[in-house]
Amino acid sequence: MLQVPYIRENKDQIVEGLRKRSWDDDRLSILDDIVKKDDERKNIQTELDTILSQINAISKSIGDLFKSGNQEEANARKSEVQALKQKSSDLEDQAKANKEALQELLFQVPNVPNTLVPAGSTEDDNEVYQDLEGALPDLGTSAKPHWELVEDYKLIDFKRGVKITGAGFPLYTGKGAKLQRSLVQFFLNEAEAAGYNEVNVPFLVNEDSGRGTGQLPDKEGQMYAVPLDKFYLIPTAEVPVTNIHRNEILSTEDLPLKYTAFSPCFRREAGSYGADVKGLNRLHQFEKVEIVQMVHPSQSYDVLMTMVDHVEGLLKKLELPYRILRLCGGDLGFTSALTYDFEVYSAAQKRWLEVSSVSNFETFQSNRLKLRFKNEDGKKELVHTLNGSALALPRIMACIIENNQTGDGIVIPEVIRKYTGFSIIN
RNA sequence: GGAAGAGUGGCAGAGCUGGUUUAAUGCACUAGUCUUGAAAACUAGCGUGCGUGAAAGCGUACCGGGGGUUCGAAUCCCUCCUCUUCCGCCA
Repeated sequence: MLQVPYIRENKDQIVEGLRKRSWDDDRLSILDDIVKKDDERKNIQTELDTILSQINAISKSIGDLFKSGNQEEANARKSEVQALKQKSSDLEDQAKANKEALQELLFQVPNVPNTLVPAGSTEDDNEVYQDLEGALPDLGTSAKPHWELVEDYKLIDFKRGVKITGAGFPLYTGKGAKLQRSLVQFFLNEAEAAGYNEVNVPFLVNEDSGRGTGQLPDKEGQMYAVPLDKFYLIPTAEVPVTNIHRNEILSTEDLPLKYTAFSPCFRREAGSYGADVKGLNRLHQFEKVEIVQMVHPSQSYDVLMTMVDHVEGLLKKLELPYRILRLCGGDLGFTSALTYDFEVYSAAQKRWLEVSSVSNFETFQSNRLKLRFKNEDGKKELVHTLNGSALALPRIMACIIENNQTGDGIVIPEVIRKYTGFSIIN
């Protein structure tokens, strides 16, 4: 959520940024509506405060009058207050309505894309920030997609997953389960080595947390809900982790805060269909190791690149063919100012699969979270939040299984053999 | 799930028979005085949001969250949340 003073002072810059998200003049007019609503809010506030001040003063004098035994005068003033009371409660109603209206407007405005974000409306307009080194791997015509391989080697039992829950809830078995757990272990250890503090978070969150990171109020349809208790199943560990310090004021020495968390992720994925959802490509439940940072605003873009480097290091160690994209305005998430996506090439499916998304949210989340720090001048300032997948498991699993298939079986990447205890699946 | 008790500023802790509370006091913290330096002592400062103002400041709201009673609520009432103790159930 953008801050209103920021909108007032940087309108041109915001307009320029939102145009990259294909906002036309009509939509952009919401910025003026916001300023107008905020002016209204200020006026109401001033008026209300004045009346409350009068009520307070008179009420106090009534107390004094009662003490000195001047009942008549006291009662006269009571009716005086009652009149003011009517006014103040009207104003309070107005203030409430105004606040809700303003909030609703603000919830509609996405983050302002960074200057580096290319204009564009679809994923085809994303910029290849760093292309694959070398040629695309070619496995020849006998290569099988992972959904066949996992069946051949009994790594995943999709059918029984369907029986237990439904489509998109795979049952990992045997070496499939172990390979996934090994990758998780590897990712967590790598994150720890990079200075991230491991946390183990609740997998259900309340509404306040959902709002804090921007899933609510608009995207409740993408989350599984537990209405009886008003909880949501997390779509990513980003939600609980970024909410750790909600409503807190940190000191400069606390920054940067670096967290890593493993969690299952639950997504309804309403509206998905086709080849996208085959096998492990798109699931309702999957596992992921997430990295999150809360940093001084002056550092956030440097930090973003260190996070990109970290993810890149993981893919290199796993020896997977990858490329890095810089998302265009149209593909950029609602809350992000700049996002780098990592894609791994599936040689059997002959397509790129997104395995990580690393983003800087600047103050967009921290403003909702009320996550601030006291800066060098002792003033309170919003921190910048960033996060990235490091990494999401299913597509990594899919690529390892597909790209490493040989006549003898599936070869386990060197770096995770110490976790799996086996070097080939056959 | 049942019963009882409790939630006050960074911490501790008063106030809780409604009206000098503008939330006492102590500790911690910050600055200053003193000191070669430190400690001690003394002095001052020390929450958050919003409005207003160039600023100092002034106003307003906040004593777990929300709502209510009243001229006036930390204080009374309702409701939700959390914690503690006991009972029940349970990995």
